[in-house]
Amino acid sequence: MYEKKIPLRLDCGLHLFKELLNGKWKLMLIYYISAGLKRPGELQRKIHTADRRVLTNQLNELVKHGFVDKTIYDTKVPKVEYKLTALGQSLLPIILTLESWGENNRIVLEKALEASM
Amino acid sequence: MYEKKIPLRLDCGLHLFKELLNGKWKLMLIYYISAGLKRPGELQRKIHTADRRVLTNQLNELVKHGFVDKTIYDTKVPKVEYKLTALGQSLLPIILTLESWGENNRIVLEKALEASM
DNA sequence: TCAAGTACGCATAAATTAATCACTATACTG
DNA sequence: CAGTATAGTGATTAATTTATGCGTACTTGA
Repeated sequence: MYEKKIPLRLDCGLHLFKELLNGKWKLMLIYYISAGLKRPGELQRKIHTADRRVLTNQLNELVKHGFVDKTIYDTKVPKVEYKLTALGQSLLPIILTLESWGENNRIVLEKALEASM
Repeated sequence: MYEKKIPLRLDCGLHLFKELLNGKWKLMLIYYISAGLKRPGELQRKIHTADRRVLTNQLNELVKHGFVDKTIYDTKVPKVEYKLTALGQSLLPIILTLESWGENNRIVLEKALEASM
């Protein structure tokens, strides 16, 4: 990974969340894993706009940080499965809240984004 | 601002949220404005670890995107006040949820961050 | 009149995150 | 045996975000 040069701010919950879950696909990955997509290939096909390596990185970080468990099966054809830890599951209500906030305000939010370009 | 080269993903609420509110201080600014800190100087003194120009930028974006209203008073000594729009207020429950998630899991989250360095 | 306070902003550098290039390795399927 | 699928990695570049250098302009108070 990259070694941080600016000291982290850990003094408030908002920054803890941001520091750990800011990755472009992390929350989406957690959501899809909770929805039953366990294997890297499934997740990559689901999120096909993201490059495979990017997803791999994000998944690795989620594992490293304890949101997701990774099981590597020792089969002839490689097989890997992800599942959420308790910590990962604790994010589900947040994910649903953020998602529905975005959808409920989609029209005005899209307008805001347009305006800023 | 900076002109984006990679097309935005607007297809899910999570990305709408992220695209608009990912700034390092945005949620914190919204929170403090809701708590009664209206003026730039007050906010800057509260968040003294962030540079003035950075906060100004984040505030400008919050205004541009419709989360915050900015009133410029035409007094001899410059005076500016911010307040939340309805859209900005709709974020308060989310902010409180994120903050308390972070605080409730602080111990394990800090351990996760340590482990990753 | 000088210091300190109000507020803002462009241009650039630095830091961080995301995307891509170029690969390895094994095993089915037809 | 060629094609496709499984899963992955190290190195590099590009994109984006955050921080900083250097200014402006006005006012109040000592």
